[in-house]
Amino acid sequence: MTLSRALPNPQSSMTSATQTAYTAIQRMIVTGLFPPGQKLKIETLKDRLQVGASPIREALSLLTSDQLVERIDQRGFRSAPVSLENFDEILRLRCALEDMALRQAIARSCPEWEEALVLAHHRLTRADAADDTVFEALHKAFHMALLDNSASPILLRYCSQLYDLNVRYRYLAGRSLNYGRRDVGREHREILEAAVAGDANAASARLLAHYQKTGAFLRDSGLVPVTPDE
Amino acid sequence: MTLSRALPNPQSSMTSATQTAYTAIQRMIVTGLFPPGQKLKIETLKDRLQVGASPIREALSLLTSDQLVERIDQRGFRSAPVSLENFDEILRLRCALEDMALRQAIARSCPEWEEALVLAHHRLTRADAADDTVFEALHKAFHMALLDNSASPILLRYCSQLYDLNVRYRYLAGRSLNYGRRDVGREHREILEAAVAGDANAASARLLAHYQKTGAFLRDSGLVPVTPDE
DNA sequence: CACCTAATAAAAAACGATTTTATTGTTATG
DNA sequence: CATAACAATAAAATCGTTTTTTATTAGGTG
Repeated sequence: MTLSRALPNPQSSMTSATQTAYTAIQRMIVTGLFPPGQKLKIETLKDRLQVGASPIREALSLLTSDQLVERIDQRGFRSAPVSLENFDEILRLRCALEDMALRQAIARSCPEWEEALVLAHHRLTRADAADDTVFEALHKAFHMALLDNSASPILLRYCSQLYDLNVRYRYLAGRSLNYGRRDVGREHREILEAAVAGDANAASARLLAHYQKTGAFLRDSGLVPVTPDE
Repeated sequence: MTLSRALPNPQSSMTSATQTAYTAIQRMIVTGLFPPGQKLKIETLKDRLQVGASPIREALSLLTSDQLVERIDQRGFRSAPVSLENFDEILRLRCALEDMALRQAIARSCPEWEEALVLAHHRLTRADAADDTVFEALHKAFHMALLDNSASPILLRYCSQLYDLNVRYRYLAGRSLNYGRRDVGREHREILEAAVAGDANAASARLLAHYQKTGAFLRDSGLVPVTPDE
């Protein structure tokens, strides 16, 4: 047990500064703390996150690939713009790709996967809806668990990216409307049941309906509000 | 006309070092110069490409998102591994996504697109098959032109990524077999004709057959040969 | 003789400083 | 008075160096 260095870096052990920056900035953009089009100055982020310029830059590069950040030639980075077209494309792609992944997952169904699925769903139902951060994490965990068995890493990566892009629109539309009239819990349960039962058509239909319902919700209630330049 | 600075940096004006590094490394991996699993040392690349460590690092981060580079925790970067499963997934996804994009493109068909398509095809037929670099560029240009009209930037990005991943396997299998028995030129022409005619079913069927034929070719002739550790 | 441990070497990651590029505000000029 | 050139400022991009981590090798011990 080496007892060298007392407390050199702020972020806990075994986490790179790049990882820290990536996670932090990703969250700030997804949750709308950095609104669309917002200039992301290196120095500001540097001070805010207490890391050097290199990790910030690297994190921003990665987020560019995730479509959450836009890089402009020699003019730095900014939070990616939003638009109705973009929202629609994300919804369309998500439906197509998750349909694919879910069917593959069900086709390869096995006890381990079913158990993981049930577990993820249980945790979601137990989640405290008030605690935003953990609820969102568990919600994503459940949806990704549905697809995990597809054995298609690239496809899963795309689904994960699109999921996050969609969550961003949810935040932009305001946190309120999600927990309104709809019985989202029931929708999740019915998707789970179809998936575990091995009924690919039903599971896929329910999943897509789930997404499209949310999509319609967002479209109605003032999407793409203010788009400040700075 | 400012006549300050004689010749400070190697890369021509108006091109960032990051861009230079990204393009160079991407080519080296796709063409197989860096075999799968190859360690990509920052310092080596730094010396080779004549740029600092930061741009290299940034380029490698971007290539990680493109699935061409693998980042290992605190152990640096390496050229992404290859496998039969990976190859099959790329082929499957490519077929699904390009089918989608092509149908969208044809549904939105317009004279400008048709003209751009004919042009891209013409250039491909005129290309010197001996000059690898330009031929590959024109080949990709034609295939992307087919999809360009889909008005789905995210989908196009995915298709472009998957295209490059597939080209990598072509190079790994050896440049020889591509120009063997098959009449690839005819296949391209027939895809073009169906697309311009607005026949989505025929165009898609021909495009997918084109890809699957290439896929079978590669699968047969010794895919995934040596995978050196360094 | 094999295995564990400590010292050394190598590489990755991060930082701070420097250079280059864009932007803004000001002044001169048509 | 408007426009264009210039200067000053701010930020991005890049570089060289330092720090931290991992890999390697030599030495000691059961």
